[in-house]
Amino acid sequence: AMKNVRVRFAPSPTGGLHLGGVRTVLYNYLFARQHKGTFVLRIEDTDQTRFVEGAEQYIFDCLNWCGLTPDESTLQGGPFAPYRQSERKDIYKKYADQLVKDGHAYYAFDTPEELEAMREKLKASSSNSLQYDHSIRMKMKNSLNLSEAETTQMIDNGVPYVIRIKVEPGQNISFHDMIRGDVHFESNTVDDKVLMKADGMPTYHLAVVVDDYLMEISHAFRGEEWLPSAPVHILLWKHLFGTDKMPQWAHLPLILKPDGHGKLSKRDGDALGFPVFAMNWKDHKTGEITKGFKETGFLPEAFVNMLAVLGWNDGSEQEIFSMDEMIGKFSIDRVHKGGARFDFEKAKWYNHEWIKRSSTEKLFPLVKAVFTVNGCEADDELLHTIIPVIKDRCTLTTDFYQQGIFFFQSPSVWELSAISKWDENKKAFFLSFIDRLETTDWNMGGIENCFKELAAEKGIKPGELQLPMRIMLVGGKFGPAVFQIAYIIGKEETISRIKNVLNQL
RNA sequence: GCCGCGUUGGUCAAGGGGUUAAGACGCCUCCCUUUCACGGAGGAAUCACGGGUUCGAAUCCCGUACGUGGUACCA
Repeated sequence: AMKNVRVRFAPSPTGGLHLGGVRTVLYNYLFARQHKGTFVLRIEDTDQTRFVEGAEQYIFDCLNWCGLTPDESTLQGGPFAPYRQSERKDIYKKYADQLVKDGHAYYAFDTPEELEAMREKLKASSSNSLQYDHSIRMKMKNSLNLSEAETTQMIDNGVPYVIRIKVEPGQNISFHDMIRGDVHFESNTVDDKVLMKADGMPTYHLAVVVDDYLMEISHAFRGEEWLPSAPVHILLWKHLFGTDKMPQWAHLPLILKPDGHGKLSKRDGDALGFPVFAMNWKDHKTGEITKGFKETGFLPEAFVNMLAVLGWNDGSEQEIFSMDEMIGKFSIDRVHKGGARFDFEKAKWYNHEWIKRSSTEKLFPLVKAVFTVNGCEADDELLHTIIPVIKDRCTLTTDFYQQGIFFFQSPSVWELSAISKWDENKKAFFLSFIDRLETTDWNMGGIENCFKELAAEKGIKPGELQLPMRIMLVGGKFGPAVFQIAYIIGKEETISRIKNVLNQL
């Protein structure tokens, strides 16, 4: 039954790829990989008014970064090309005409103004429904009311028209959802959705059904916001291809804003203080850049892990999953029904965990880039040395700079206020310490012994001297063990930094 | 308004008739470390409400409330 699994993600190139979108791709991808199936990426660019230049490439870039590279798409092609809906216009028209011919759809000539007037009228009559449906369609300007001659004449005269599905009232439309079980709708409450727009482009409803059929999609996972229009899709399947060929549906729960009010949307970007896009998104119209998880300092493994677990778990206590583990353990029926609020703190925790688990080799290029962005051309060898030393205290890859910059250059500001109870005695200690350091073997144990022996001689507790030394070397109250820092930056640099601060105290 | 979907600590969640109702994030305390982390040990905090069914309900049923999605020639 699970043979020839084909799943698809069909984004609209209208803006950045947000959390919900990536999670939908992820679940599709995991399912496809698990069943040795195919992951198809199709582009929904039928809305000319909202189409954004560059958005398609951006989607590919995001998916590649996440490790969710599709098997078939506009980029690498595939047996069912084209994968861009704007290039499939003629195909949709054919099926729309078929539906009209079979009496399942009709031409409608109502202008936007007339539609608006209809809704106003319905509102005024305190009707329960404001929809273009069975109860109202015989009062509108469409091929159901007009004679055949009138209809053809209007079309021939170039009067703009749309094709709408004709939903017969009084039926029960139901289907099985892999997450929710059986879902039922009354056809009376389903409206006559537009299938073909006046500009000759299909709407999502027609396109998704036709493409899923033609591309032999076996499982369709999409966001919960599509649930209300599912009956239209079921009807189209019934009329066009028969429901036995219909994909199995799964409507994924929404990702909600942290306060729980509303689904997380693209607009929420910077307003909420955390990214909602996978990668930086530059709005070509306004030039505005919305920050992405990648640029914020997230590892793709952590990003994808965090997303997978927002609405799914394998029933065990495991929280950290590699892509391979997720492929092995994912199951669509363990996906939650309810929406989940996004928690940035938890997202950062995942990233921290992944940084701790990542090898120096893996981290190296990312950390190198962070230093470069901050204007520091870090020495490769030294960078290799310090990554394992500081990675436990980095939550984001961008933290490596602050946590590691002092290895490459002397601090320029010192948190001198942190040095309390400074006196001549302590100053004398450091003066002799730098003298003694000159002849000390340069290893961690040696430096520490020298420090502690001298402290004992001067009668000062070593603990009281460690913080001042840290401030001298690092500039603030952070970083790894002081003696380790001293060892790494070297004898000369250590002495120079101590001298420098001594002069300021 | 109408239709759909949902509801276990602040958040993510396990549990699907009998449990001291797991675990994680966050928060708090302590230990380690005289830095910040990491690590370790503890703590506070939960089954939306009301009715049923049952010996027994977080779990099954019905209502209500609340939330959320849809109600476009957007996807």
